[in-house]
Amino acid sequence: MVQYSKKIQAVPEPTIRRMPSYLAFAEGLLRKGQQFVSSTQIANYMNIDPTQVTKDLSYTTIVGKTRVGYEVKAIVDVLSEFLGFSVMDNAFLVGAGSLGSALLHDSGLNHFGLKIEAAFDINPATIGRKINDVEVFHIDQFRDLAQELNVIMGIITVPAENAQTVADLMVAWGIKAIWNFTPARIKVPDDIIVQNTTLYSNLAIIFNKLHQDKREE
Amino acid sequence: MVQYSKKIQAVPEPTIRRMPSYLAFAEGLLRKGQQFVSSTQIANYMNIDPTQVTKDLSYTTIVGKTRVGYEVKAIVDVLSEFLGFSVMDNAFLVGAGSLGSALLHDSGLNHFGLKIEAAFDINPATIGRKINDVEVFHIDQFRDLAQELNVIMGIITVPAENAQTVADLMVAWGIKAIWNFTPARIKVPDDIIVQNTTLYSNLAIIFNKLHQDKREE
DNA sequence: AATCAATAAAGAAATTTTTCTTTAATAAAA
DNA sequence: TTTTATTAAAGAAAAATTTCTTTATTGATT
Repeated sequence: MVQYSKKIQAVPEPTIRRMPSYLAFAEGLLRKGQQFVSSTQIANYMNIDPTQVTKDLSYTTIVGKTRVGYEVKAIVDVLSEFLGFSVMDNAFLVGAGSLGSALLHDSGLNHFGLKIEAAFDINPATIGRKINDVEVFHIDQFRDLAQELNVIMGIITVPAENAQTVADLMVAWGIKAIWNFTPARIKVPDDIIVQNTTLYSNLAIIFNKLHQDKREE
Repeated sequence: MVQYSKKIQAVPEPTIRRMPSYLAFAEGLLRKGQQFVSSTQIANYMNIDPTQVTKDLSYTTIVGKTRVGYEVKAIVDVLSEFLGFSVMDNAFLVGAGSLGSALLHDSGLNHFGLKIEAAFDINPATIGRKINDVEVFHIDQFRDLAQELNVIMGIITVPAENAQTVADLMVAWGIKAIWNFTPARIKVPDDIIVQNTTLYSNLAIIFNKLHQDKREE
């Protein structure tokens, strides 16, 4: 009886995935000056069941008022705090190729609590360059800089076949969480947090639905 | 009794999400010259249950051989076909800001069957520029170019508050699928395929686990 | 003041997804 | 040739997630 992933997770992952959208919606309402919002309104916006919304929000300290709804400002404040968007964490990115430099260009990460302090690569052509104000170093310098800059997250954007090597180095360097953008799955000690994000999975889902439509025609 | 999403979907979405990783693993084995691979090996690589792998692969035409496993080449061929990675589809991207230009820089999309033919924006500073060989046009030119270039997918990378407007325009232009990178949820007719991809949701999941660790300490 | 309608919240049921169990096949070993 | 061990596959059970139902609250309406 092997346990493949020890989920001692209070908040379901689908819930956390929906929360940033609740937040975005509430921020919009706040800008428009709306003070309260009901689960029905949020659900209508999200195309989901209203009880799903109340269940999701019940994981936070937000409480609604009968016949009134939730306070918009409370949703904004509590959710950004809850999702960790209001505290800035430092990260290093390894692999300043196409996807890596893509992420470096996205200043949205900054707004959501992630600061990429430096990037690393082995390609002499990119080392020394600055991408969107983030300097690219040789990967050998990771250790020293990680200690210096209090970095807790490593972002992997190298080719899939090198993902494990980079992960091993990150673990050795004392990183706490790894955001893995390659389709490769990495092996790390139990206390290291790994989040796999494969953009191309989303593409696969779209293609699958497109093909399904063709089948139904 | 309202139906919030008509899932007449044969293949479960979690299955499709795992498949690109199976593919990446199989491609690696193929390069190393390995001819067969067992569900146990794949499962070990993925950190999941072996029966999950067999179930997932059973949705395709791939069949395994008892005591031998699956043919690596079959996995590569069938999965890339199944996931739609072997046929090229054309897309337009609207919003050539940080995330948008980030995606334009990622040539990985090309390898997975998506060709971004053109980008659109309303910012005069970016219109006329080329990002990674993709030209940025004024959004008013979308309709003509979409017809001309046989584009079936629209990628939304504008600020969240403009997502619905862009979606409406895309639908009016006859797009079949929308890849929405904003946390905003968009409303479109039932026959339009929408895939929401919020990078920051993944960030939220990592932060949640990091904070959970703190709670347990 | 009484009634009505909209809502949050809690719990139950249904659905979906994952994990476990059993069976049958077959390559390798004895 | 027989036995053993490994594996895919199918089905059952368990777990997780979503949807439905009920209850209680309360602002709005009559």
